[in-house]
Amino acid sequence: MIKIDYRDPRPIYEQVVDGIEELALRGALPADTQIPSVRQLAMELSINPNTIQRAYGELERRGVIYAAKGRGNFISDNMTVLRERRLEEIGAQIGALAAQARTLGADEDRLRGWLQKKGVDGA
Amino acid sequence: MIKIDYRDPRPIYEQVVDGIEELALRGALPADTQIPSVRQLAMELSINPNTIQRAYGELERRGVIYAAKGRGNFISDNMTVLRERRLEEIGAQIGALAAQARTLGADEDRLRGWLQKKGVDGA
Amino acid sequence: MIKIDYRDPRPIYEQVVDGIEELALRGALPADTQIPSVRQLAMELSINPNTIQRAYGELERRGVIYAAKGRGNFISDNMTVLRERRLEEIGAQIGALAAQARTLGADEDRLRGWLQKKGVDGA
Amino acid sequence: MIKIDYRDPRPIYEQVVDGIEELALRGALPADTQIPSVRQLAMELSINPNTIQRAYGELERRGVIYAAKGRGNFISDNMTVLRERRLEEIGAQIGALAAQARTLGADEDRLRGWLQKKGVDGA
DNA sequence: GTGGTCTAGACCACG
DNA sequence: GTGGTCTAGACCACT
Repeated sequence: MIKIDYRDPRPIYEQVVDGIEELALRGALPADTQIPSVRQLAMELSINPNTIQRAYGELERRGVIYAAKGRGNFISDNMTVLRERRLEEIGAQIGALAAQARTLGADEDRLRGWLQKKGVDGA
Repeated sequence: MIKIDYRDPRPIYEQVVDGIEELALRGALPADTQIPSVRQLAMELSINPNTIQRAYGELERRGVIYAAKGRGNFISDNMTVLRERRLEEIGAQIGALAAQARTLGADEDRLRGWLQKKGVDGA
Repeated sequence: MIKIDYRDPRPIYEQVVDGIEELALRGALPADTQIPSVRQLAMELSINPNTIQRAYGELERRGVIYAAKGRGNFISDNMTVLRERRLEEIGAQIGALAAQARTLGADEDRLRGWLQKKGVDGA
Repeated sequence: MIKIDYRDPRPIYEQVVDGIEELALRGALPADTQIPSVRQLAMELSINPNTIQRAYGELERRGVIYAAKGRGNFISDNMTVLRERRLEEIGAQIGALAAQARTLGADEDRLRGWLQKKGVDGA
């Protein structure tokens, strides 16, 4: 389902959160899809169940998944809203970076060029 | 000189580093300008001198300033190189964010629009 | 694991950095090997944990180790690159010393002889 | 006579010591040559006289110069011995570096090649 | 338990 | 006065 990288400086629970959120945001996991149970995912990833528990808690808080007691965890059905929210967030970040670049002397052409550039890693 | 925001999740020493680096990168502090002494800046910001010391150490490692025992800390004269390096970095980040936005369905017009948007905070 | 020499003019944290870096460079500590925790090594060497923390921070910055909160510190897997970089550095130092020796009148035979000599301490 | 570089991490008095010692070692300043007075050199270099005083003290301790009270400071006449001592020192350093390089896998050819290489800075 | 940040206070070397 | 190192002890986040 997802991969965790122990060299990644991000805490493990955050890698889990980001991984599942991304799958949900880009539609790879449709609404009401059941995701692995805490124990099962913990086994798969060889991780402490507490860590998965924490990740699922955060995902629920964000509205990405919902928990049905005794039945499991499922992808939320309002991903469209969350996706739009995420896009706004990305937009704000790009805007801030662009402003900073201008301060350092980058011109508009260079900025536009970056939109096509494939970055090394995410921000 | 700079401000510390205690609600900012970044550690204090990092806020100091970023603050001074930005001033140097955009030329507000010319080469060989002396910056406040460790103790003085610690007083101004009501921060422990060790924290400032750590920030200055990091700035020296990055080549933003150079230190001379008994004399003080000064802005480096290779800010042009560092500025270009920073721009490359920003470019990569924008590229990554743009790619992610496309995955979520944003079209080119929207991406270009973000370049003008003023973001809430940096990334 | 390593030893501290209080008569060594180098600061303690630097001795720790050099000691561990050397072990990693010559392959005595393979990639992904876990190294002693900050507190544990501090106990072993009878040194303040903050000093070890600083050394580990420097090692991480150099790419010799990577740290994961709550799990520990581990040897990086790019030691091959770092080893080559270190060799280049040694080469430059030897070149500079050789040039200086020539200025003082040493001939080529003498220089070549030094390559076999076992020095008292490092440079 | 000599130059001091404020960006150099070495303390100023050490730059003065090294500078004069080098001139004496390679014969640029013959035996019994008078060197500038403390005050005069301090003026020339725009440096605190105390700093020059300290440098001269160190040079005298090393046997590079001798002070004649009321008459000034002069280059020692045993530079031949000091030069030989310095060469031994360089030899030991090269030997140590070579040994370290071998540990990291450098072969003899590479080591010999470094003797010709011009290093970026001194060691 | 782990690493990471911060404070407080001391001591040293340099100018 | 300056920067730099070290100790002691506290608190936080992560597993």
